[in-house]
Amino acid sequence: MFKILVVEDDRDLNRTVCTYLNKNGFEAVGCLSANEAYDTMYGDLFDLIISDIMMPGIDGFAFAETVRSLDQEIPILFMTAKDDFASKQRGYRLGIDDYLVKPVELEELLLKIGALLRRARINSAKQITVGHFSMNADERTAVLNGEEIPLTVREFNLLYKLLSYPKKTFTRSALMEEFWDVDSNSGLRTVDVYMRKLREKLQDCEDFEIVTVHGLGYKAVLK
Amino acid sequence: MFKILVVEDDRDLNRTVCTYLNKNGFEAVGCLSANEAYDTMYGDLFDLIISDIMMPGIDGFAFAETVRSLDQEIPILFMTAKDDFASKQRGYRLGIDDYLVKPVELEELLLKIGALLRRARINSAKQITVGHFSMNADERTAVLNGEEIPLTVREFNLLYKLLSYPKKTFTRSALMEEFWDVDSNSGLRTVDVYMRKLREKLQDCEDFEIVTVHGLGYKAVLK
DNA sequence: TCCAGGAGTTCACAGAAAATTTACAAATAG
DNA sequence: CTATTTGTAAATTTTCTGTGAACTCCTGGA
Repeated sequence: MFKILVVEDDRDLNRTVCTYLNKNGFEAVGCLSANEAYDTMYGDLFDLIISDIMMPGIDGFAFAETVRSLDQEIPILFMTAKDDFASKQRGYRLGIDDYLVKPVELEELLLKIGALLRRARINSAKQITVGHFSMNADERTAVLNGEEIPLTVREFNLLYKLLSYPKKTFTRSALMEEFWDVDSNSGLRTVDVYMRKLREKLQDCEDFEIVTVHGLGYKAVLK
Repeated sequence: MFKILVVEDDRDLNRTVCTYLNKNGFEAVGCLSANEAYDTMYGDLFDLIISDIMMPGIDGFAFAETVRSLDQEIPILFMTAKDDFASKQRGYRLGIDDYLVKPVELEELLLKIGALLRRARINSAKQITVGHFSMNADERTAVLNGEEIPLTVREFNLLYKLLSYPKKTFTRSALMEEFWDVDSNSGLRTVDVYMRKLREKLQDCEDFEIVTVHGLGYKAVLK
């Protein structure tokens, strides 16, 4: 489920957009100001940001600039009444991804969100299939040669991540950061132990393997 | 220099767009039909595609679908007179990235191109290719003539650095500073040993070589 | 509440891989 | 020709990984 942050000081519009997005399979959170958005983002990770420009306090430009400086990747979409070229140019220069002029057609907003999420390469696939092996993120199941392989939560997360980006090398610390609590000071050996468990459970899999990248970490390689 | 393919059957508009893009730092190539575009793409690599929808012969939808099936990454931008929601939806479903309704403001087109190229570049694998040799920083792999060459972390880092700035000479101390711990008191011979190892592993490479700059250091030189 | 069992983590150490040093030969500049 | 720099193989040291086992933590059921 993708999380979308909606920053818009007009309460009605904010609610309208959020409701519409929620009805269409997203998890939308509304904020009425940039400051509120900062707080919200602090406690939660979002996949996309929709922001107004003209808002009391910090405006959309400053907000986008700050967000971009912290995160190069997250798609930012301006939704504003300002239809002048200078504003558009300023927005795009700050690194926004799209610019919608109010009144916004919600259906079109949905299309643009879809395109941006796809382009941002956020993994939307709930199902990963590699030869005779497949994983389903909703059901949290892994099936090899028609037989289900029981995986614990951590095992599932790790394998799912590796297979989402086959060939890409992940460092231990990157994996730890993603799947372990920040303050959990688990030793770096922990990841190794999980890789070992996965390899053991996947020893009959002939479609891919978990490869050690000496000095760095691990990657999944399709055979 | 980014290459942009413009597929538009209206000769005047095609020329206008291409000329404008060329004036603004791009290398634009115009095609009057999808078939012509296929031929053009066959012989050249493009960074972005701008396409009309209504064209004689193969239309923009079919064209986009074919392109997407061959290349998941290249940004595709529709530039069309069709302003109905169904067409937009169909386009986005095929995997296009943006949809501009004619008449198109060229300045705005430029902004959108910039945003799409930036986004595509963020996601593009950090890859270096020199003739029949290539390195991929995400995968940490080096491939020569279709065969993977195993490189250790240090070897990879050094070679990647040299090839990132071909012809530029790197002193031993500069390389040491970048890839070794500050407090690592490795002898100066160390770099030499790595260069030798790289040369050995790359002895079949006919596209570049590691050259000693006597009294200074090393550099990669394309043949 | 206590217990059982699974999940998660830590640890130690052998074996593997990589990094570094060393010593000397070869090449180069002046 | 000499002083300096570089190439190279081999020896040595360091670091990293695989692995089994022990330990801790959590959760659900009796």
